[in-house]
Amino acid sequence: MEFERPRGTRDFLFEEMRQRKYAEDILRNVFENYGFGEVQTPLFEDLKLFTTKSGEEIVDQLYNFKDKGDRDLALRPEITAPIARLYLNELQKTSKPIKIYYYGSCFRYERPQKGRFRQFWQFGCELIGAKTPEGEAEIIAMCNNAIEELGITTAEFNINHLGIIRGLFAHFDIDTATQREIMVVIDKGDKELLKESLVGDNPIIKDKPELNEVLFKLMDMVGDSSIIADIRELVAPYEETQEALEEFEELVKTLESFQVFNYKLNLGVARGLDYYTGIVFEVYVEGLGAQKQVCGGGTYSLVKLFGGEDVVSTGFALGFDRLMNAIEELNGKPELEPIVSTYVSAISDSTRHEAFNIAQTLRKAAIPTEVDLSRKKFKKILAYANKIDVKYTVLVGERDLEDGKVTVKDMLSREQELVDIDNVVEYIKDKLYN
RNA sequence: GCCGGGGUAGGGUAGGCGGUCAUCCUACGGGACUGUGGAUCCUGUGACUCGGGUUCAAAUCUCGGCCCCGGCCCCA
Repeated sequence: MEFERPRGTRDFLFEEMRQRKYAEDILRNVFENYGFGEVQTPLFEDLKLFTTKSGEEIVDQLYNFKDKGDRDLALRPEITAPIARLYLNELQKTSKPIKIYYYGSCFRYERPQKGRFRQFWQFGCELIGAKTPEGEAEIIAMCNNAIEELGITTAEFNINHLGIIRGLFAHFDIDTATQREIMVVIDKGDKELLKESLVGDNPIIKDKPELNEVLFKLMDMVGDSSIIADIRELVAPYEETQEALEEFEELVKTLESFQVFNYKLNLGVARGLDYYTGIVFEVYVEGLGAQKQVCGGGTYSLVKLFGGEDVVSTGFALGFDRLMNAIEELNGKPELEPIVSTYVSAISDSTRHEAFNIAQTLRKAAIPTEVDLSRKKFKKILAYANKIDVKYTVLVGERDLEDGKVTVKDMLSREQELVDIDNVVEYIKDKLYN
């Protein structure tokens, strides 16, 4: 074999493509059901768009290149930044809130493993200009709804409000570098490491044992809405946390009104980056190996970061490939009905053109039809029809044609009938739909 | 970037202490077979991931690359 696929990429064949398309349709329906409209942005953007959002370090994790005009470009590693750019370019004066969704592939230069590829697909949305708990609740509700519709029953929603921890940092006057360092540790979700970093022998923050103590207790808070009371008790002395806490509580209340019950509050969800301002959430599905996170989202001020006015948006991105993994893991590969139901073939050379005619007539009547294109000998016709799993085979032969008839064979019952050539469509339609 | 396991016809595989024409299934082509054997039988095409090394001799041992699978790191 001369050429191989580039590393970390995949070819999707007929069956898999149909399954992906099926899932894609479900997601589109859900998103549109909530009033979101689809947009599409370019596969590549200015490199700067992504480095501004995520820092210079990401350059070695993405596909970037110079074009012939010496522009620094990059294949998009995610679609949130392009959406913010699109908003700035086209939608600033549109009435809020704006509801956008997208589906497309992204590219990252990373080591492939289960659920991680160099070209992968994201399905996501942005709700721009509705910074209310109900905006956030609707986003989470839609996400939950979408995952349910796909038949994934084991998804686990983890929600946090970063305002609480940010409030603590503000109260204790912690600089951004240190904040970031702490957030990274929290994000890892490693209890031992966290303990070591906060209350161990050599903590990241040295002179604030009170803060360390509070942080450590806070990170342990995972559970249903009842933990709000515990959080309140813990952070009551720190005024800077109160507004966020109220928002968080309001979100929880609103979630229930949006009929979402399937979630955990988890103060350990960090999603490191600075531009997240409010709630953040992640969705996990166990059994997907190391890459079990199928969705990440939150509320952020990305537009401001790109130089626009401060418009808050809430959004999430579903890892489409991981969702497909989850579906297969849970339900196996779904059996898909063959699309083509009818096979038309001439038995003799002289009737070939009549066979084409019949095939076209069937197709125009919306009966998916295949017609013999390889001049198969008779004995191969039925073998082929059987293999492509059609329900009916129309045999066009000289003898029958003399009486204006063709033979229609029911492949399942193996019975066959002579049918007037003008009645073939009706005959098959009748059998297919009745 | 790091660690482990892999790579044999289109797909799935056997062989693996070096040594006959590299096994079997399936798929594909042809035939037995001119309108009813969707079967069966016969037959054909088709592969040792690439490169170096050891050796009289390498699919087999060895080193390196590439790719796949899983994990670490990272995860916007």
